[in-house]
Amino acid sequence: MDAIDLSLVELLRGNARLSYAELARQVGLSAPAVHERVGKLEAGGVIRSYRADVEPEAIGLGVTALIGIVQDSGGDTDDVLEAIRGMPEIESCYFMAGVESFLLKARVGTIAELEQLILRLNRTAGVASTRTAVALSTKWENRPQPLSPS
Amino acid sequence: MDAIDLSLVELLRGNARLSYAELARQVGLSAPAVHERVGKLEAGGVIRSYRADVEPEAIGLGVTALIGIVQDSGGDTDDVLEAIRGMPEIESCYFMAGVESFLLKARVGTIAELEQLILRLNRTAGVASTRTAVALSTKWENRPQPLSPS
DNA sequence: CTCAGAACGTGGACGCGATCGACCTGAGCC
DNA sequence: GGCTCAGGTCGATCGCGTCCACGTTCTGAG
Repeated sequence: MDAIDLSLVELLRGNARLSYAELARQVGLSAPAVHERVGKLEAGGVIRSYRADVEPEAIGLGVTALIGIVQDSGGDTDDVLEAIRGMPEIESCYFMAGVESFLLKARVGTIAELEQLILRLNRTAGVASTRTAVALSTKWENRPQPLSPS
Repeated sequence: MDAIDLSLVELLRGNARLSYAELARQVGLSAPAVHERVGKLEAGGVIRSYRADVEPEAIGLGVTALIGIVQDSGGDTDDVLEAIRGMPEIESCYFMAGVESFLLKARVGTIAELEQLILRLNRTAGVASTRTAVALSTKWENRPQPLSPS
């Protein structure tokens, strides 16, 4: 993980569809060399995937909510986690310090669907309570920050 | 926005580096037709960008925190927003219903940097108070959910 | 009904990019 | 020195991206 790898990661965080030839020009190596480096970054787990960032409203996911989960005192964390994992509406899941064990980001089409999701969460074994906050608007999301060498 | 556009969006959400030729095979059109459709999806704002999803620890961003912002009663929301926008550590920003006007997702390298960030936020004009919760681990993030036609 | 035009597709052509193999170079080590 | 290995360049080949000319379908006007 040298400075060139870091540049490649930064370039691909900004635009995942850059060609190897273009990456090569940017970092001053040949295309095969870049191909090899990017392959190693993928194999080593540094680059996990390439995603198109899509306007959620355009695909019928206009409602964003953040949901905190308080666990039952006796509940098993892994069971709760697996139950949550099975709900496709939950786009992100963080395990937190604090009273709320998990913080979830969910996206659904309508408030009615959000209601159903919350009911399902409250019915889940190991979940003592939930706290939901609805996002009125998403100002930005997953903005890549400039990297400092490590 | 027909069923084919939806398939293209779904394919690119799963893997943003698919070639037009491959997309064409998947949806049963020719490569130029796919090229044209994807271009329109980009121009129309449905596809906003293509991003490499990178393991944060690998690039020195091992600390994730979620921060709620309570606004001053007299403060201007836009000013606060612009101040937040200027902080690169804030990867996501949601405008919320509830006491806390904003919910931020921040990533930094160390707890010390998080401390500095929180101090800077509290010092920001228009910010009455902040509430920070540190994520112990990220179970998953930005998982694309299967699309239903709209 | 017929016609014009728009929207959207296909197929061909051509240049560039992806990718493979052969070879080069410098560092580390006996 | 000479071996080995990591990591690069170069050159060749093949497939992809992209432009363009043309065909088809649909729609609305006369």
